[in-house]
Amino acid sequence: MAKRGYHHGNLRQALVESALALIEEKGPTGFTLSEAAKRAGVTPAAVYRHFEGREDLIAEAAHQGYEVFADLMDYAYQSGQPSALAAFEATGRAYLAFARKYPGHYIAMFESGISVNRTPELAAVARRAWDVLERAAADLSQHIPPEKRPPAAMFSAHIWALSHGVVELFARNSPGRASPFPPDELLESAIGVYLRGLGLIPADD
Amino acid sequence: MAKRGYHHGNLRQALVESALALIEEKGPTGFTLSEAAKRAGVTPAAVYRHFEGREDLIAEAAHQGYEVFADLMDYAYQSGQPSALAAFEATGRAYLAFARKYPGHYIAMFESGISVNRTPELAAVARRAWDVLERAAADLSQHIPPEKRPPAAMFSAHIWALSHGVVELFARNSPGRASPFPPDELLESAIGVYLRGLGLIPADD
DNA sequence: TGTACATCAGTGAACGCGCGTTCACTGATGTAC
DNA sequence: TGTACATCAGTGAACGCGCGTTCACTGATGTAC
Repeated sequence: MAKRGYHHGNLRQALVESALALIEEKGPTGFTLSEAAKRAGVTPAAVYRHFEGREDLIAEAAHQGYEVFADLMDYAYQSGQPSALAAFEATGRAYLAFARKYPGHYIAMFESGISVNRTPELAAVARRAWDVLERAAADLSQHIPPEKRPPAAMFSAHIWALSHGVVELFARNSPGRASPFPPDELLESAIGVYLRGLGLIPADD
Repeated sequence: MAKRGYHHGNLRQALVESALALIEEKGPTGFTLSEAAKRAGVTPAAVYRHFEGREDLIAEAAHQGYEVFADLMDYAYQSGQPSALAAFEATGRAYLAFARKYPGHYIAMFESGISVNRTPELAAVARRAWDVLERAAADLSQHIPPEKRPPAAMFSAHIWALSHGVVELFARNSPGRASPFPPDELLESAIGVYLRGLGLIPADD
């Protein structure tokens, strides 16, 4: 709340939040700059005081999302220490928790068509989130004999794909695609099977 | 090629194919009815001779996609018989092959916002595709002792989520998200680990 | 075979709409003296 | 404390655009006789 503007107070952030609410409600397609402005109680033209245009506003929403995402993942990772397994499982849960709690951000990040390489800053914060998952995977890999250890990047790519797939198919109120199981349970059980496959948790559990 | 129309020949199908090409090139957002018409060499108004409107055209594209998808999955399943494992692995490969070979269809099916419950016909053909995967999973489940056997619906949901995640994150020329590994290899290795976790393939392979 | 007629796929002009963006402006706020 | 001035966030009107959709039409094709 540091900076207060002349009229609105903090229009920049208000616009980001309007954008996120709209994206959450209507999908990335439904989002329009004009409606985001209206929701913030402001003329469309006012947006251009703070952003270069429509894309730039979405990119800022995605940026803030990656920031929160990376923080949550990192917090989860730390919270599981010193157990590599606990840390890893916590990051998996954090992924799903983020997608559920911040659907607007999630969509802006992964479904809006904004390239992660749009700006170096955006690429960096996305990289930071990804790195947490990869570190968690690498730590856990230490418990696998080297000769049957998959590359950490592959390990974490598997988990990321699984998490993303669960979110997209089952955690969204995807029109008409009813989830056969709660998404948490689905992701947790899948990761359980996967880790057993790597020999990281005992087979008869 | 049974039916030939008066002027164009088979405008209905030509429109579906224009739509698919556009969706593939520009994403579900980039698709417009007017441009699909132009591509088929026809006035926008002509579309209304064959479809109720924009949504209906996308839905038809999705429908045709599910049809091909279900066929491919079923063919893969059959081709692996009588080995439950071979059949299952073939369906996994078929999933990815479909996504790669028919990106327009895939996007229309999973990313266009068209509900699978839009019409009973669409729901039925989507169900058919899903059922193949579930049957393959159920067959394979027979080789797991009943007390540690996950429900077939969960098993197949895991695989579907994994496949979808790999497609969305790594198999698309997703702007700026370079795949660390070829998507085929990623999916195949993930499924390998997963099946090992279920005790369906030997641990030291 | 030839002619008159019926069909209906596709035309072309028009519509209302909301979009993203621009621009000269205004008036509330902050600052200098 | 009071006044004159500078700043600049947000206004309001306007723009050109392409969208999805409608409608009366036209003219190529198929059919009846």
